[in-house]
Amino acid sequence: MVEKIRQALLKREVIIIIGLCEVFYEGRAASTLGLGERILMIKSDQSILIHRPTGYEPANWQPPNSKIELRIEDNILILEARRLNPSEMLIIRFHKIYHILSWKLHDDAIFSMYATEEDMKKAILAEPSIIEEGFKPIEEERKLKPSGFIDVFGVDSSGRLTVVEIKRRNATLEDIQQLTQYVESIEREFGVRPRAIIVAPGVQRSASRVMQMNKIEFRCLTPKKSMEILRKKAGLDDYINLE
Amino acid sequence: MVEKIRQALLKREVIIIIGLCEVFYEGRAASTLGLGERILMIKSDQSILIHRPTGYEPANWQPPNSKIELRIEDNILILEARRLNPSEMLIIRFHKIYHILSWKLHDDAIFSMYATEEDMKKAILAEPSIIEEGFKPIEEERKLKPSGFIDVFGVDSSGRLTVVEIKRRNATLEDIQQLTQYVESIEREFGVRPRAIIVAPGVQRSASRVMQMNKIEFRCLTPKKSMEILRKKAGLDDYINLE
DNA sequence: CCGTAAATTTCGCCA
DNA sequence: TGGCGAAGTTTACGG
Repeated sequence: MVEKIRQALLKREVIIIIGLCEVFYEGRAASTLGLGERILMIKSDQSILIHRPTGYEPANWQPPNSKIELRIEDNILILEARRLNPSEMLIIRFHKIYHILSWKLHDDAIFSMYATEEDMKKAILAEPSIIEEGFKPIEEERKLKPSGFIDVFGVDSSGRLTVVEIKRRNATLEDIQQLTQYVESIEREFGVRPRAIIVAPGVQRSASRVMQMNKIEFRCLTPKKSMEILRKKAGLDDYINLE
Repeated sequence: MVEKIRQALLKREVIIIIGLCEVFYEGRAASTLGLGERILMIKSDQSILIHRPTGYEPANWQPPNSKIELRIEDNILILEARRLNPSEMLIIRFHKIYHILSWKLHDDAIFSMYATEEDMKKAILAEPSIIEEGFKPIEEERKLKPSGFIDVFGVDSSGRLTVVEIKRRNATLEDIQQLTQYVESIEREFGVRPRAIIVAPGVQRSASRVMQMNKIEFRCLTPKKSMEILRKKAGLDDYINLE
């Protein structure tokens, strides 16, 4: 059995073992997991996942490129996976094995993600009136002095500098404090205090108080709405191209 | 085949399907993933993971308690998983299936994690001289006015208030700015500026500059070292108990 | 390789 | 249920 698993590892097959095991980890942190029935997955890049019967996250894991050793002691299959930088070790001890299977998998498909924060920014650049009538974007990803980036930097209809921060989820107090830092950085650089606008689906209560204090404005925009705007724009562009 | 999977779902078995599939997701975001060979895992809580042959993270997933529907169309096994709050839909289309297996898994074991930030705090409370000779902790998890918690709040040997912030990884600029907020909150509350100490394995370069400006001090402590301190203390307690 | 910020972050705690 | 913060976060993208 051990030899069969070693062969599968060499062939870079994905290996799945279902059985009764205990798990020990030591590295960035340390953990123990007593005996229980779980699924072990070893992927072609030697990353390892141990999944319990419920939940999104693996109970334990090892990132890609771990060095895997196998042996049997007292009828227990022991798998040790080590890696460096940081130094980490994962030990799995299978007391019972119900299933083992391995398969060479090919997957070169493209994964495309939409409705990200990046898409929200594209929507604002394509349709700046989302922010405000007369808003003109000047720059995106503007680098700031001590640290950080402004998502969209522009001017409003009266020519006043405007800092726009985008979040795909409700804005938190931390987000507002970050935006406030950006405002101060721009004030240091230009000598005038810019307007600050947070664009997000909503604002958390604690954040909303500090927003009023710091005169930070809010524009509601969801990832989904952003996609609709981009789709409309693309459709329009198609129409224009056909003319 | 569909009926067999449905039975496994009803019995709350963990189901694994290996095959050639394409994946569509729409909900908080949206994504598409073209045809490729992957592993589908359906857990007993109806959470779903689609793993590509490499990498720690699943390409797509659905959290626990999704509603799963199965059907076959044109020789393609279609799995649709929906959930509400937030509304999300995952569609997986298997064009080829290489393996299906399901198993009822039992796992009530206790998972114990060590060398967390919490353990670092315990080490400081058990051995306050880590911070400084004469340091006395007064309070842990002290709630602050606008928002936030002080990890450890205490006084130094000269009776000066001291704010301690703990990080299990190198302290970032953001961590320092957070700690600065805490200092200002305490200054507002007590009328005196407290000392501020960041306890972490190290400090990032950008953070170190701002630390000097804001007179924030640094004490080196790693998660591992914290565990040694706790173990030594526990050992000592055992010894004392035996006396 | 470090630093920065996003993520369908997830997860746990607590009001 | 929502806010808040840690996480062995991971991942992608810079310099």
